[in-house]
Amino acid sequence: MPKIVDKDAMRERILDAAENAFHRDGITQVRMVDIAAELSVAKGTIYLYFPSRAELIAALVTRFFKSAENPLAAAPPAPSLEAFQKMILQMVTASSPDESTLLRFFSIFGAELKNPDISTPLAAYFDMLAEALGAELSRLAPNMPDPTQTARALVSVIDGLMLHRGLFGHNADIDTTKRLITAILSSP
Amino acid sequence: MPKIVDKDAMRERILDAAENAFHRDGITQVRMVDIAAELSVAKGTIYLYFPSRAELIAALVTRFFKSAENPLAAAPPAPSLEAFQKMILQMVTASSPDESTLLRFFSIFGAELKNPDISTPLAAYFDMLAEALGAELSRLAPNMPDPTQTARALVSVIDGLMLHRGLFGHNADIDTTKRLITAILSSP
DNA sequence: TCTTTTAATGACTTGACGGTCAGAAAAGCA
DNA sequence: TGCTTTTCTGACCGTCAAGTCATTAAAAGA
Repeated sequence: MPKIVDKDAMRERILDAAENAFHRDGITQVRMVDIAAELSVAKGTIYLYFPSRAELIAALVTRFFKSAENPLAAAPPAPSLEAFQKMILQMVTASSPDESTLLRFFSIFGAELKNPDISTPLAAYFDMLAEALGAELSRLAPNMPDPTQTARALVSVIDGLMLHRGLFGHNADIDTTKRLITAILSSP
Repeated sequence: MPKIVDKDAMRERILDAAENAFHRDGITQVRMVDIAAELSVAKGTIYLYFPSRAELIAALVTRFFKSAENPLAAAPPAPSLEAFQKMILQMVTASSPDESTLLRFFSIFGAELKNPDISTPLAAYFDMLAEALGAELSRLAPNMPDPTQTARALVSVIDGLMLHRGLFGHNADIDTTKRLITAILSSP
């Protein structure tokens, strides 16, 4: 007899709305009413699903890193160093800045980077990426001096390229980026 | 006969206090009273020097980029590509994370990256850096395919390395970083 | 259709913070 | 020491957004 809604789905919809609004207008500019409006519901509804703004934001952080699984795992292992280079290049240039999870994350949580709740999972995410890259590197370029270190540095480099691409709309043309990545990934 | 204070010096002291507080506690956490307390003055005093919180922040942004002049201009022009590589390496690894102007900037204004008041001068700063790097590159490595593009990409790369170094205390060891930079800066 | 239970609403409350300003204090000259 | 001008102070005000809750709406079985 009662009205029933899918609570989990509604939570997700609220998180989606919040994420969009934060990304579009900046986390400090977005009020609870704005998130509600984004969903065409009343403010009170938000509070049926999240006890406070802070907890909503915490849930958003959690979700970010749950979804941010290893993008390398999805793709089939690269058959050669050349193919691997190409894949990295894709990673940097393929996604339009607005789709970039990382940029989205920065634009929302940039100011909270000193907050361990934010920086710890972020650091873990980059380490995970580096580990996966390092394993591929060892396999594909056995002569590479220090694959673990190289992979971690490569992650920093990729992040820098993506960030600038996203933030400043700067598109180092594909050729240049390719040349850079090739240079880095070629055994000395 | 009147009490006289150095207005400009006081403005600087207020900006210093604000910058420290923002850096330490996060810009959203810091209230006007907190900035005043940092200086052991009353809140009203701040308003004798800045008409509003927004203008204080704007002044801080301006100051950031006034002080962040071209770090390349300071150093004498590199006599060789090798020397240039060494200088870039210094740039990435020398300053301790906490002294890094750029990291300080990010930790304060990270969330405001979508705000043109913030992103415009930041983009201009990176472009200025890229231009300077590009000029040096053209001079030192005439064979380099597209020095302008390469320089801009190099700036992204350097920023990525510095950011990760600062944010995650990750120190790609000097050798690895050196190898990366050498690889990028060697004509193909 | 009526009834019951859950879900949604939005006017209202509360507290916090930016900004003001009348009065107090400080400085320095006569 | 008094006098004048500048500077500082902090209680107060207004606004605005988070969070509450009495009331209304929606769903669906009897």
